[in-house]
Amino acid sequence: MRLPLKTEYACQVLAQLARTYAEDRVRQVEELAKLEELSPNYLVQILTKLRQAGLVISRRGKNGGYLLARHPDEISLAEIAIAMEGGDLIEASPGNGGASAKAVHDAWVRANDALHASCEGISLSELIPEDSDAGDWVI
Amino acid sequence: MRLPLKTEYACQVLAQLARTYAEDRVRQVEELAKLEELSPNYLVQILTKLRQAGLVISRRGKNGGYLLARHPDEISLAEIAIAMEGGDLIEASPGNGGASAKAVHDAWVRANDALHASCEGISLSELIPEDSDAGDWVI
DNA sequence: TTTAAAGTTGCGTCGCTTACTAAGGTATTG
DNA sequence: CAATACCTTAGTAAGCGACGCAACTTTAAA
Repeated sequence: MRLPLKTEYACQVLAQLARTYAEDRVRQVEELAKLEELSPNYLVQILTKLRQAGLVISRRGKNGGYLLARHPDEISLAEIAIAMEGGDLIEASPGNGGASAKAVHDAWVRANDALHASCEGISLSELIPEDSDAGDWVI
Repeated sequence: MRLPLKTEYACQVLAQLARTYAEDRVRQVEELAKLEELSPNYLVQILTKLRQAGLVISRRGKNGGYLLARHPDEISLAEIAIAMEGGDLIEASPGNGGASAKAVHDAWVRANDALHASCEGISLSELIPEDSDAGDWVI
């Protein structure tokens, strides 16, 4: 199964916002789109969903923009994916009435639960690069 | 993300074959399709993939049909899904070149690995109902 | 108070994938 | 050789994903 691009994009833009979480300033769509190489028009729709889910805060009007709603440690991959896609991480069909349909569905629900637990353990702060001053250099 | 129907169907038909694994007989597409309420023509394509992946064995010609290639304990959800979809369970895009693209990709690869481990722990034998003689009945 | 910068919303749409149908080919058995 | 059942491939209709666009609203600054 393929991970939707919009979910990946959401992770990218949130990771970008996480980089400046310490400084308390808003970032504009144009800047975010350029840094993450995304279409600004599409990014707007993604940010809207993230706002509705309470993951980012927006300020309108001149000098407006977006900022993270919580500390990056408190935002997980699971939460991001569910914010973008709704429902479950792995969405299996209700079942078609076949003899083994229910058992199969139950099995995938278990798989979903396991994935959910794992994704709750991966936070946004793991997606931001090391402090750039401590960059890698060899003598 | 949605689990493809063909993967669910594959699980169903394999579960059906698992029920008669002890007896050493082939099952025909028509019968399997009826029991699992699937389109016979579509089921054929699914069974072909499962055969190419080495999960089932087919016998052609008159009195032909399908049977499981291995013991149900030895076939996992992970193997089934990969047989049907190829590659990984969670397929994330290579990355678009954005500043956080690589970090995001790596995170989802970790999620995929975790899911893979979980799905290897769910075997076909867990999808077949209890022996029908020991059915649930109350006095 | 005016103006322009920025987010908000909804519609449109192009292209690809999925789920499925159909038809002709091939192997096996009696 | 004829009947049966699997094998293969081509085709298709509907749905969805990934955008683009345009009109509207809000707000800071001049």
